[in-house]
Amino acid sequence: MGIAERKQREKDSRIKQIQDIAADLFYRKGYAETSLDEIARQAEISKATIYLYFKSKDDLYYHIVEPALAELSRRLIRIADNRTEPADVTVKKIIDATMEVFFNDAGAYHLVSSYNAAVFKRLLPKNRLDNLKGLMKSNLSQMERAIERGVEQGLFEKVDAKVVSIIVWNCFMGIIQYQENRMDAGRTDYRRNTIVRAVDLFLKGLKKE
Amino acid sequence: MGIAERKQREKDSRIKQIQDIAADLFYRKGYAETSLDEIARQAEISKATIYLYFKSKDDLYYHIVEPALAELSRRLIRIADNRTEPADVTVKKIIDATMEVFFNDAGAYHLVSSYNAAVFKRLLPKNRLDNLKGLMKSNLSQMERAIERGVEQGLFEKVDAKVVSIIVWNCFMGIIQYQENRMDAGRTDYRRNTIVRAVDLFLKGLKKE
Amino acid sequence: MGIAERKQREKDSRIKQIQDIAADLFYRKGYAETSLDEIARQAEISKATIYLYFKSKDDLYYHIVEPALAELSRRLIRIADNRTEPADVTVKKIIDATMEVFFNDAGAYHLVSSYNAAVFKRLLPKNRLDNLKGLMKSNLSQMERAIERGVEQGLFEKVDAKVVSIIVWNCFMGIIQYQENRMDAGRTDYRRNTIVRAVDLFLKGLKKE
Amino acid sequence: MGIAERKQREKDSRIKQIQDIAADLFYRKGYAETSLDEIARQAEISKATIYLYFKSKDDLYYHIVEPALAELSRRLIRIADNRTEPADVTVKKIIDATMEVFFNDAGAYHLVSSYNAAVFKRLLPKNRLDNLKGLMKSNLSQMERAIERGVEQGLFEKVDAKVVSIIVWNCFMGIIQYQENRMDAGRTDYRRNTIVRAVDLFLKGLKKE
DNA sequence: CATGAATGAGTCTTCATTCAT
DNA sequence: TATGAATGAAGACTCATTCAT
Repeated sequence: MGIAERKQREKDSRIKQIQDIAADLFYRKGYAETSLDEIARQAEISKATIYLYFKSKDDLYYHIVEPALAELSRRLIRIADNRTEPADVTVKKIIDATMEVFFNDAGAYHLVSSYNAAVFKRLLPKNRLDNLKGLMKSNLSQMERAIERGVEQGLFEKVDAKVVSIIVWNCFMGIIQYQENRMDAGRTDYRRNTIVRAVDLFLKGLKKE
Repeated sequence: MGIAERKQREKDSRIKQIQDIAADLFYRKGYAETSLDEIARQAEISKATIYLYFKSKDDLYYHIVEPALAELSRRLIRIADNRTEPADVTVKKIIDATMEVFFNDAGAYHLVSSYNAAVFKRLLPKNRLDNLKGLMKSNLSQMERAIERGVEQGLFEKVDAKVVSIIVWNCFMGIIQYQENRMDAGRTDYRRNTIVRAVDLFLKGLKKE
Repeated sequence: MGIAERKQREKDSRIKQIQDIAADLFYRKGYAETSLDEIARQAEISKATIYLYFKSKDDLYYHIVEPALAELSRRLIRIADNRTEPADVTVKKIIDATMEVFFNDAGAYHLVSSYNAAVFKRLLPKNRLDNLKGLMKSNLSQMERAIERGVEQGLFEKVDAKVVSIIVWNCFMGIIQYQENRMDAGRTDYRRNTIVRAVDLFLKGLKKE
Repeated sequence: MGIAERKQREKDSRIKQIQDIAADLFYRKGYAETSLDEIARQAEISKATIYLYFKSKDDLYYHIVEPALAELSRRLIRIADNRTEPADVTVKKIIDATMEVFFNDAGAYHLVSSYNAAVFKRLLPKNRLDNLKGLMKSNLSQMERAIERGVEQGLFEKVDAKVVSIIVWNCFMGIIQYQENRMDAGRTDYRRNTIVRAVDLFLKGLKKE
């Protein structure tokens, strides 16, 4: 038992290690410009070893993106399910949870923000694509639900919850991207503060006087 | 002379045509996944012909991104230079001008939004990279100046103009990206309306009561 | 005109050269064990050059097998169409024509004899496979027609023309194979004589007393 | 002792099982296109286990081909050794015995018919190659001896026994191949009848009037 | 100017083989 | 004895780039 378990743990961590390195490279250089050679070199394994764990380059890619997105999706649903909380608190919680995922599982999750649909479409089979689509849609929906509730609660002005949720969500994404895309590496990381400030501005704009 | 002129005009339009097609492909498929073969095929010229006008693939790339960014930069400077106008009007004008460039020179300009710094860094020599960096910074600065003026004019609350300009600018970018990255092609284009709505929200949040 | 023509001729001969070398290797080593590297090396061109003329390894393969088989098919039909000639003469002519194709376009045609259907099936798309099937069937049919005629003419005993044509045709194939598969290279080539002798034996066996 | 024996028997059957599966695959897909992975998967053992019993892929291959060929060789010698029997009966017996091996040990024996010398040469070391060569030669020789005897017995016309034995033997092989290579799977198996019919034709052609 | 042809370098992927357990 | 894991070597295929015409 003990041995089998240890083996399994070693195998898992090996997989995790490959995924982490790959996630980082995919994120920094893009899918096409990341070669399995480089992933293998950084992981100090042979290229063939990657194929022990993943059927292909895009299989590897999918198994990086999907779990991160799924985890976030679960969290946001749980947060938005609380229907008694004031909506502005819920909005903040959604943003906080998303930030946490971003900042902890950076390599993995950033893919979600930096990858564009056309790439996914060429890469993934329909069922996998549909799965990702569903997860992304779900995340946005939780924000929408929170804003709708704010309107119902009389906290927010009468706004189109769908449009506003797109705005808030993508403002968040835009700021993340901005920091990532700064040409000067090593600069201070403004993300957290900037995002918090952005949410405050938004909520102020949304609130009824 | 007349002949030389015509030739020059033909040459210019040939170059423009290559750039337009390339811009569109780079934008839709990404730099690495766009081949010169495909550009040549769509432009109905031979691949070698591209090399008559551009030294390399990334030279072509640069000559698509740079002019678009430079043009935008010039416009925004002109807009922000008007120091008497109410700041909220200026902010709107900046956003409008940027939208206009986006929506007219889509292929070209979207590169700016969809490309990440690491890619640029690998692709471009230092001087070109610095040039792009400067242009991007300049664009953000015009927003910053407008917001600063709003504070000075007593229109806006006392805010960190730098942070707020990052927020506004990237909210804009985020929404553009979102529309581009939607997995379901052929959907309604929410961009313009959503962005206008976002700016209103922001300005409402910024304004002194 | 002259230049274009010369170019075309050069191109054709380049293609022919690649096909000849490939045919020889495919034949001697088998499809899977022949690498494009080796073909390129022997043709003194780069591997990529092969892809200028053929879409893939199996496209190259098909364009070697198909024309040889098609040419033979045309010839045999012409021979078997002569309905007045004594059948034994026609049978001999069919064998002679087939030998001629074998011995002149050895590399190419032997593929037909040495390749087994399972390989073709994995390699070729349905329409190409069907085309080859049709050609092979046609060749056998011409032999069948000749033997049927022999029976009608009262030259041959009453035999099942289908079975006998399979016998004659494959006896021929078997002898070709035998010579090719001899383990000791450089031996005398018995093929032609042996085949002629075989046909005589057969016809003697077939003839009415 | 009992245990050791059982172990030995288990080992033998394990080996036999690997060989049977491998023989089938080699035969159906060709040597190069059959992977040890697939053999292992079908045998429900690990790939490494194959290496416990066989030094390499071609060692496995050899140990499939050689025993089948050796067994056939022994049988044919025994048949041809009967010097009193009418030669036409002996020829039929040789063909019958060969058919029996083919149809019972199909996977294994077909290799002999479907594999070409060049492949063997690349695969096998000289001594093994020589062994196979010897066995094949021996098989052909038995046919030759039978035909010689037929001439001596005054049963057959004066023919070159060597040439005629090549003809008969390869007619047989050709018919086997033909059936195997038929592009339309699932068709009726004509082999046995066709071969019997072929031998009759031959013998009729050979016999003195 | 324009291009068809050629290619070197690189990419993903497969597979026979080895080895520690 | 049996195997899961690892890998070096090789193979098909692509593509930016060069060059003779």
